[in-house]
Amino acid sequence: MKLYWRKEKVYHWVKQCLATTGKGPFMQNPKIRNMEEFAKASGISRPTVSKYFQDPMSVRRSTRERIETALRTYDYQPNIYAMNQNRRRTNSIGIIVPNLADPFFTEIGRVVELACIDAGYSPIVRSSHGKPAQETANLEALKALKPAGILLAPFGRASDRDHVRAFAETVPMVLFDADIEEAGAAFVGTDNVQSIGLMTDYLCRTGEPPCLFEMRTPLNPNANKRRLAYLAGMERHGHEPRIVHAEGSGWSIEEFGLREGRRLLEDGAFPSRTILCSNDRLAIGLLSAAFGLGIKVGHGSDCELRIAGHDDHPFSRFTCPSLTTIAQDYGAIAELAVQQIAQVIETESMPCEREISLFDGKLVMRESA
Amino acid sequence: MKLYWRKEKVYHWVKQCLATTGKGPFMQNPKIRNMEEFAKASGISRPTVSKYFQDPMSVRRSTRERIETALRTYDYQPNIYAMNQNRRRTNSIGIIVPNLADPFFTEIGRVVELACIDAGYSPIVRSSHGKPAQETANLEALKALKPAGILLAPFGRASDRDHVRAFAETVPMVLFDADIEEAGAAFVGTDNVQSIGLMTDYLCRTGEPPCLFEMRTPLNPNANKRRLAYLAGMERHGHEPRIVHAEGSGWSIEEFGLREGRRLLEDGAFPSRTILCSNDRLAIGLLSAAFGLGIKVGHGSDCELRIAGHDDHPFSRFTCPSLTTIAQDYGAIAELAVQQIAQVIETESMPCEREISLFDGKLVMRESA
DNA sequence: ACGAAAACTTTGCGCGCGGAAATAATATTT
DNA sequence: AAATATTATTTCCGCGCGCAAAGTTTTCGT
Repeated sequence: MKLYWRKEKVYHWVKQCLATTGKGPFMQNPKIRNMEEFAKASGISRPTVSKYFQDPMSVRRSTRERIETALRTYDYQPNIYAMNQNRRRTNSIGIIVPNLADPFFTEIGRVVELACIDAGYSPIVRSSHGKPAQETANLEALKALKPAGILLAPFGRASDRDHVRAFAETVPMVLFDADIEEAGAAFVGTDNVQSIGLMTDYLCRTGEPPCLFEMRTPLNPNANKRRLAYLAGMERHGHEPRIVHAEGSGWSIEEFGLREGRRLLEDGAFPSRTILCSNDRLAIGLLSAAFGLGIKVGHGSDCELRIAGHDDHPFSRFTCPSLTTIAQDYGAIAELAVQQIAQVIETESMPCEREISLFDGKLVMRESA
Repeated sequence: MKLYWRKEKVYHWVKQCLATTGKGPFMQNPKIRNMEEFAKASGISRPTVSKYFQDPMSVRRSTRERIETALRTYDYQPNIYAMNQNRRRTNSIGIIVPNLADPFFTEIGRVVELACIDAGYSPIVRSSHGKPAQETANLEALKALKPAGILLAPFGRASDRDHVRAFAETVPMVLFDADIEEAGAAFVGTDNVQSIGLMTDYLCRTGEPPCLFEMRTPLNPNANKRRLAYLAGMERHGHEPRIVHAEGSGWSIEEFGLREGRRLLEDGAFPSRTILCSNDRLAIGLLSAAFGLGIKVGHGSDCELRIAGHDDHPFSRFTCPSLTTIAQDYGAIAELAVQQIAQVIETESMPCEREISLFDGKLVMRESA
């Protein structure tokens, strides 16, 4: 691997440091070192300034304006470490998702993060990088930051469930996306029974009843719920349910969908020409396999195969053909999860009953089914 | 939107809290409140314990073992806020990427994060969510955390360049992926001249010389370098360069590739049947457009169009057909970026000269070209 | 076994803020 | 205008740790 080194202009860090002391590029006024000095400069007592920074609306309007005027002049911000050391509780909420490399979790993580900010908290997002052990490590690392609460999207089956349950006794916690029974104050997610039921209905009404394509050993507990929902849906329509498994373990879901899909298609092993995939990533791989084998996928009369997914993956709009799928209501899930953790934090008490809230998924009809 | 509420078992937060005081689920020993108490419990003086936590190898082996034995018994961890308040510098490195929703940045962000951990720092990853203003906000927010250094993948053209430059005078900073001239101590990235040159060579040798498909107003400065590299490459081969622009602004790159690609394909507006896309996301959209129009893409003799990308997007393996592209050396970039920021941090001085390090891209031959 | 070097202990200050209590000033009500 | 309620000030302590200096013990080399 070739490596180029180019040199540019010369300048010195230490010099710059000295030069910016006192009069830096950001301010034209004498440096404020702490709240004491800022209070003096703004003509307000330190405890009142402290009060302002905890909640600007807790001080009188005239006081607030004087502080904010000084703030514009002096560019002071309280030392976050001193604050967090002394406050009853920090203002931060930990957000843990199984794998930020999965666009589904990137998206829901982002929405949850924004919901936290809207609610006045400081979100700290951590990815478990696909490794259940990292989930435990993330919880422990977060403990050191003494967050006011934790929003956890757990692996589920692969999580250290007892650790999560015990941890939830220590810090307010709300689960989302995937549930662990009796862990934390609440769970918020999508109603897989409804969403898969909806998709099953749609597929049964518009053509051959679907078979289900899923991982043999799914990491996610939602996969199990989806299977049950598929079975129920097929029974409701009086059709024989048929399940096809993809082998493989890990997070290369598309890879498994491609490899196993190709094998199964070549062998004619799919018992139906309509395939409902347990999630979009699997469907993306399967679409790729079908394309490679020259199999025309779609809902048209000239098509040999129908493929549907679940989750409305960011790329499902650009697959070939575009993927018919179920869209989860990220926004509603995030908002309610934050609302519930906020309630636990602010009342300093768990709700009397652990609440499970499930939102409906929406059918997104595209080309593939 | 329907919403289900289910109720589960009843238990009380406050009770649990009281119950875990003293003897919780995590420890069987009396609670340690601070380093003083832990020092007493381990039979070592507090300053030595403090020294241990700053660098375990800085104390004698026997001392280390006594502390670690106590550590296993008492489950103590130093207050991170008190530490960060009093240490000369924190142990954290801020990592800012333009958009974690873009799998390219998710991936490089993850690799940089891991490289930081390997180097003994605590990474803090922030996404600018596709908004240049958020980049500035992230820098300011990070300032409050007093990081030892910052690794910034800037927007580039859209960044507040002067703010970044001024900021880099305040905190050690190394740029990666995209450069801003004379900002920070160093830049590490991919050599677009080499990588696009490589791709241009490949395409010219194996068929019709490519035209370039790019955004009219690219957010990323790398796009400009790639255009220049394309022009140089075509000139080298004695071919007339031809550039086709996609309209649109924002981060829905695939969407623009699909929409504009469809329009251009329908109009027969591409001046070559080989199309080099400025990046994979654009290529993904264009592939989708070609598929929709029934245009066969690939390097085979029966194909009407060849399409190539750049970046080896996680999904480029699963497009239809799979995408021929350039893979960047994430690992090398991340490692060197961390190494350089570590040097600035540890020597407390900028290198005499701003270093620009560029790694080669690798050609990934797949089906599309 | 001796001296020097290294590691540890003791002591004490300081960081920048939160929080509490008593007091003083200002707003609002009647 | 006086009485009350609200808000701000003054004063003080505490949080949990880093850091430094001086003194003591342990380790290591010869």
